[in-house]
Amino acid sequence: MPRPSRESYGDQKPPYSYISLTAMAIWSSPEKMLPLSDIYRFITERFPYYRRNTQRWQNSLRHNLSFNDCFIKIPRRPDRPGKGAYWALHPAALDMFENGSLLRRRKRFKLMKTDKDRLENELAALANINRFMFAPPPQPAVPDTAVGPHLAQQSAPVAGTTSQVQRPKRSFTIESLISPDKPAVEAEAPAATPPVAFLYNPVAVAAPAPCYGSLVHPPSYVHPSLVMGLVHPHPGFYPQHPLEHPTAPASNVFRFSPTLRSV
DNA sequence: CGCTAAGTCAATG
DNA sequence: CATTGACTTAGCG
Repeated sequence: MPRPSRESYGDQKPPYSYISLTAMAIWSSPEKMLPLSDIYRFITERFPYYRRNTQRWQNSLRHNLSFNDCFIKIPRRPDRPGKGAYWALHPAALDMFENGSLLRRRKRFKLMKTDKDRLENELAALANINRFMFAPPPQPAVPDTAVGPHLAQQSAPVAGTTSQVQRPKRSFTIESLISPDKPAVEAEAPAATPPVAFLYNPVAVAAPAPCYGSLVHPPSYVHPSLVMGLVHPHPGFYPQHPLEHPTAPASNVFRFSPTLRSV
């Protein structure tokens, strides 16, 4: 028999749009981002209705991911091999259900072209940064056992940690990061310490100005968009489920960085 | 009822 | 898996 306290609509279609279902899945995850397969799993596990006609609704779901600006595609880190990319919620879209309906929003969430372009650039840069940080070490002279993407480990998020990473020989400028396919001038400026080296390092990411308010405790979790410098967390508020608190004003959750216009 | 968000089908990369 | 378009369906004010 169906469990009472669980979200169960039996074989009936749940009163949620694909967008809200997807948002739930993404938001329920610890990292606030999921690969497509996990989104599928989330939905099929709790809503038996979606255990059938999978071809149909999964196609529609994919259409939604691509079509709606509220979903952003985060490039998969090389040290996390797997199928597709990760999908996350655009931080400015967390209040998109403010009308209370999970069936139909009042307005579509659409980014202005200028914002879309910037996002595109940041994601491209992220992809390059990933390549940079998790690139295979250049032929270690000593057979070291512990060489590799140990950065990925969540332990010891200390800024100094990143200095141990072995960098491939290439210049490291913002320019080269933004342009994915530019073959990087070799043997150039002595590779300035890249601030981006702190990516995925919660403490380091949280620290740089401008942070709004005072960050007493560094957040234990950093959203991928945060990592891209799009937003800064408001201490104490970040992990909240927007779908469980549809009426909660989004302003309590985020402050936006100057580079991201609130839409 | 009208507007437009959401869902479907499907070609294409 | 991801993107896109053309078209239908249906929620909400």
